Amino acid sequence: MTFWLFKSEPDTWSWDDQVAKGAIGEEWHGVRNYQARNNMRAMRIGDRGFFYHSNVGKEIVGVVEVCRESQPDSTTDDPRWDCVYIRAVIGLKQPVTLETCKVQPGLEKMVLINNSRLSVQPVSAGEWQIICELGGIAP
DNA sequence: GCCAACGTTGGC
DNA sequence: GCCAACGTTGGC
Repeated sequence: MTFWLFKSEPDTWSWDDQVAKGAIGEEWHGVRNYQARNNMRAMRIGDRGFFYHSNVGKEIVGVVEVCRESQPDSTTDDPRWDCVYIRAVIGLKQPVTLETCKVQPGLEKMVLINNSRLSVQPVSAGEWQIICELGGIAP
C-alpha cells in the first residue's frame, strides 16, 4: 500500500463535502499538473491518503481511500488529464497543521513542506505513522 | 492582498 | 530545444 496526500481549498471542496459523498466518493478532477497526475496514475484501489486544507486552515483533516483508479477527467476533453476517485474514511480527532509538520521530527522531508505547490503528493510510511499519531487515529 | 516559487506555453 | 512571458498556487 502506498500513501498519498490530496490538497483542496476548503472554500472549493472541503473535508465536510468529501464526507457527505460517503462511500461513493468523488472524482478528484481538475488536476492539470503532470506530476500530480502521474501520482494519481500510480494509485491503486485501497491506497490511503490524507486530506489537506490549503489556504484556509492549512491542516490535515482526514483520511481518504482510493476507490477508483485513474481514468479520464470528466471536466475536460483533453486526453492528457485523468484522475482517481476518493472517499472519506475517517476524520482526524485532532487536525495536524502545517506548522506542526514543519517542526515535527521525522517530517522534515515531507513533500508538503518542501514542494508546497504539488497538489497530489506521496507520503512515506514513516510520515503516515507520525501524522496518524498526532491526529489521534490508528494508522 | 502580496509575492515567491514553480509550471506551462509558445515564439524563435 | 531554449527561454521569456505568463498564469497559478499557496503561505504569509
